Amino acid sequence: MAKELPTRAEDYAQWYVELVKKADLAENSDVRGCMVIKPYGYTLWENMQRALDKMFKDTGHVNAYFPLFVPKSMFEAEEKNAEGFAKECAIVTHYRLKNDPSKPGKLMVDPEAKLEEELVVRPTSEAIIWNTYKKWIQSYRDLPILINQWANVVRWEMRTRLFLRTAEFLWQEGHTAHATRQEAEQEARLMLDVYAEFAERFMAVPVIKGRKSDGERFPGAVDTYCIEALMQDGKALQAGTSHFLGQNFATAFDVQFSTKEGKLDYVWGTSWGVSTRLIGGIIMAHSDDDGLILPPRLAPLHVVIVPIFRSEEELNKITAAIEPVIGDLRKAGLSVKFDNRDTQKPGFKFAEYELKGVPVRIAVGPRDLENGTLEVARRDTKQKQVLKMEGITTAITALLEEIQSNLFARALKFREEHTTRVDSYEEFKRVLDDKGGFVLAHWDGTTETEQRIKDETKATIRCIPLEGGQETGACVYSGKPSAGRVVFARAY
RNA sequence: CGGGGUGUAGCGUAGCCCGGUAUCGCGCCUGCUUUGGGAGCAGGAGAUCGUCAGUUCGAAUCUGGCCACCCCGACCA
Repeated sequence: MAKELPTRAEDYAQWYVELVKKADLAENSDVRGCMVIKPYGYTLWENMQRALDKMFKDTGHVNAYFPLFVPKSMFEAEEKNAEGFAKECAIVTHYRLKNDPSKPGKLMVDPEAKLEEELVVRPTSEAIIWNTYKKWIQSYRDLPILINQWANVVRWEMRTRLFLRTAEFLWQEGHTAHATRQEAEQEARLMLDVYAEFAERFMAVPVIKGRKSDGERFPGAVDTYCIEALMQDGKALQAGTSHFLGQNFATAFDVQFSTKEGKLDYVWGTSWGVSTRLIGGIIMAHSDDDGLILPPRLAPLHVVIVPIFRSEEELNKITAAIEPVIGDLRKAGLSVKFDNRDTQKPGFKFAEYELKGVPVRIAVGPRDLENGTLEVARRDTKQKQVLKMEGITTAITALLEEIQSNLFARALKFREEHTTRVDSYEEFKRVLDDKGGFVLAHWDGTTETEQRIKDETKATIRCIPLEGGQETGACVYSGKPSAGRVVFARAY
């Protein structure tokens, strides 16, 4: 076990928060509910951004940027959406400070600088974007609009946790406008597929694709799709959402266009997003009691090289021998660090990089120089092997791929072992308490039943799965007919 | 926003009940010995005890106000 890191079994929540801090990903700032994302954590986010951004571009989207502030009247135009977010909005009411006459050296809000109309700090950007699209769209020839933005948003949360829920967070939000219902629905589903692919191929986290129940749907959407991931403590994490907005925002913002047939119609919309929350998901899906385990395809650092030396002379010899190796690894596109500090001992460094989840560690000492070998350790299984220095780049590249697929396989196995079909309410409650994870159960489709189950068990319907849910049965709670099993879980 | 708790060195803490300027560990600095799994020894620096006021010869300690943060609940990606 890592020094001063609680084990997952002892206290999962504490383990998580300590790990985030000790692995240098992020820390709490002095601003309540807000975090500082440190360079190591931010590099991870940048890697995620890069992969996602490419996937967005490959599916025809372009990036743009819309303002942080949304005038209140604009914000409230789509009522359901505004209502849904009202309780967690930060508002700008003034635009100037002045010296406080009663407290020298202190500032106060200048009461004379009150804004005529308050500005809402965006909790999401549908309002400002649809208000803008109105100006851009007249004809079917202007459609579709396929825009994404990378931005920060603010949701004034009561309780926050690093990455998982913070008052300000970073995300991307796609906002598209289409001429037909079918095209918009396809877009929402396409982006859900993109998210699922990203989660599985890059994060190495298996996800269930599904639709949200009425109770869990995004306010203002006709349909909300999501990907749900399972964490090691048996709780679910919503890892991405994609909304089919119907014509709700077009109606609210009066965005009409002339069809080919010369008629006027409202535009069909979608929006979709993933946030820095995914970092929390990566941590909780893979890491162990020794620290982070990061998937190679997103890790800020792929390989760390630790020299074992007694003297400066010895270090010089090692450096000379290892430099070509570093060059080759970098040429192969890998991020490599040679940790030649003489202020820390090798053992300390080993522990440190395990804590930080670097996928592959190479140790090289005098013994290796004699034999032309390197000691290669993989973080996911902690196995060590001695390899020939020659051809090491090929071996490392293959090893990284193997770690990537092993992480996914491991997480998938965990999910399968923690997905349980239940047919009675007693069993439902017992599985939730004893085992956790996803519970597949029949549900009568009503919000009342969903709410009662939530009140009694704290479990919510994570999604109505898109695949493999067709099977008639009786609702575990009410006994009424059900068209298919849905996914229940306690969730973050 | 309800209920509970805590503020003492960069971090974690002792001292508070019973007033006399502060304990220990980690980290940091210097030196020597060490280095294939979190080194050892010796020396050293670092705190107006959250904040404002009150009581007192004297306040980390007692009293009151304020501020901040944490935990539990309701709300949430």
